[in-house]
Amino acid sequence: MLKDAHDPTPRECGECPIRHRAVCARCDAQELEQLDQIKYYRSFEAGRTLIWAGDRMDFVGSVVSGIAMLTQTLEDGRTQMVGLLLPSDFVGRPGREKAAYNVVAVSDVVMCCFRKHPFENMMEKTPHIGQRLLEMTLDELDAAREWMLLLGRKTAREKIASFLAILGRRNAVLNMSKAAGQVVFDLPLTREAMADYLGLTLETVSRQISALKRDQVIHLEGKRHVTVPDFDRLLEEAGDDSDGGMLA
Amino acid sequence: MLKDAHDPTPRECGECPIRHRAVCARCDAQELEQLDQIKYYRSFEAGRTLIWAGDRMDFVGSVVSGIAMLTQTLEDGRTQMVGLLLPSDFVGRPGREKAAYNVVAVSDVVMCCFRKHPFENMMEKTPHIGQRLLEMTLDELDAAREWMLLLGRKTAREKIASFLAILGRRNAVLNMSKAAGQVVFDLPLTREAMADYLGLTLETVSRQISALKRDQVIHLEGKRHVTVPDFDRLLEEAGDDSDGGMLA
DNA sequence: CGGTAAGTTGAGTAGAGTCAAATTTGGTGG
DNA sequence: CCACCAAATTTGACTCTACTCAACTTACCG
Repeated sequence: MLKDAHDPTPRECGECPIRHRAVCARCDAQELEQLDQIKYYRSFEAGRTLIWAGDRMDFVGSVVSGIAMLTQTLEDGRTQMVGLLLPSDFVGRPGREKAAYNVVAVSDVVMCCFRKHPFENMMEKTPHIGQRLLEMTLDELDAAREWMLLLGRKTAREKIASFLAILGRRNAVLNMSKAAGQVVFDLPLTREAMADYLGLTLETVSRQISALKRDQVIHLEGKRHVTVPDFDRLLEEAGDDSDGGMLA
Repeated sequence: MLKDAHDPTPRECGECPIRHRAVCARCDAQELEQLDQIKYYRSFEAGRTLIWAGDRMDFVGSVVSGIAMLTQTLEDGRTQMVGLLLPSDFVGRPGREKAAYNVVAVSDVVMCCFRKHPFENMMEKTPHIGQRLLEMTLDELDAAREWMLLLGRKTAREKIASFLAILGRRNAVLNMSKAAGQVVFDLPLTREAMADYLGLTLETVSRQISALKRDQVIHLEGKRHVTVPDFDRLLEEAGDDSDGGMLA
């Protein structure tokens, strides 16, 4: 089982798929060159824990490909996901010694890591990095607050519908289609991971997915492939306050 | 009822009580002078809504004194608090047109407001502001994630204990005593606001406070004044994973 | 001293959790 | 290609925590 994940695919920053969305997005050629000096790639296979809460962190970095989750755990094992990391998302906190959360690879993951101290030094001198990181952190904070509303006040059915709506909306953005009529995507998470995301048990997740299927809000092929025939219907089920997220 | 709250107490930045903790913390004398050009004070009385979600925002700012809360609401009125703003906390998001959350004064509040466009321009040229805002935003994100664990996975009793522990810890920091043996403080929120903070109903909040009182975990004088005879006992009740918050 | 808002307590209910069993699926080795 | 295994998922039966609705108490303000 310990076979190494392969193909770390070190690249030139210029060809990096997350070049324009990651923490380096605002950097100019010269700054990228500096980053290049302190960066290295690491790969992890699905299921592997990249970082344990409390571990010393000697790097920060960006997810280049794959999906990872941030989790927190109570003493008795109850687990709550507190972040879902997609390509270009940032991992770690400059200035912090020890990891605050577990980071677990959901799929195979490639990370672009920066040695922490050089990165911190560079942040001091290179406003572009801090500016972009601020932007990204504010976005994450907004996402976290939306998530808090879900965790604190939504029913199980609404939680599932909301999660599906998030995935559908993201997928629509990637396809540059607007999420309106039919939307199709794959669930990136197991039922258990969805439960940890939503603050439910995996049984409840399963039951509510079945209920949404029974009520024709979604169709399933296999366990993971979802078709939403009417996205507005799904949004109603999600219970959100109309609009669907203002960003401006 | 519409009497204006009084004493906006405009001040010199040099004498400002939040000078060293707010978004201006890293600014030098010359930068403070610039900020002074674009700032003004506003006061709000307890209970007043400072900002409605969706409103156009022409300012950002800092809480100078008092307490405010950020809330989100579902169509049917279910409300979740997503931020509790104490003196020095920042309100608003540079670059955003419309407010994303309701901001409600819990007590009488004084805010130091900066006109948005000049502030944004200044951020471009003055790294100190963005740097400090990044630090503060990362802190808020950590707090939000702790909060997500509470909302998603803790029992009602644990939620109450956790909230009391947060208040007790903050109080200990202010008194520069370490939160260990006996801790005393006042609840800043009504039962209803606590419920919105914790994702509970106000009846459940009341019942669980009564239960903690019955079990001698806390003592109450009046409805608001709390004595925690044994802080470690309270932390056990909060169910947290030992330590109690690493920052480094 | 009354009136109102805040808080407490009680009784009954419902939604999500727990424990357990059945089913499906994807991968493996023959 | 097929049988088999382990993991993921679904479903059922039952329980229990927190919610709802309602009555009552307390504290505060004019």
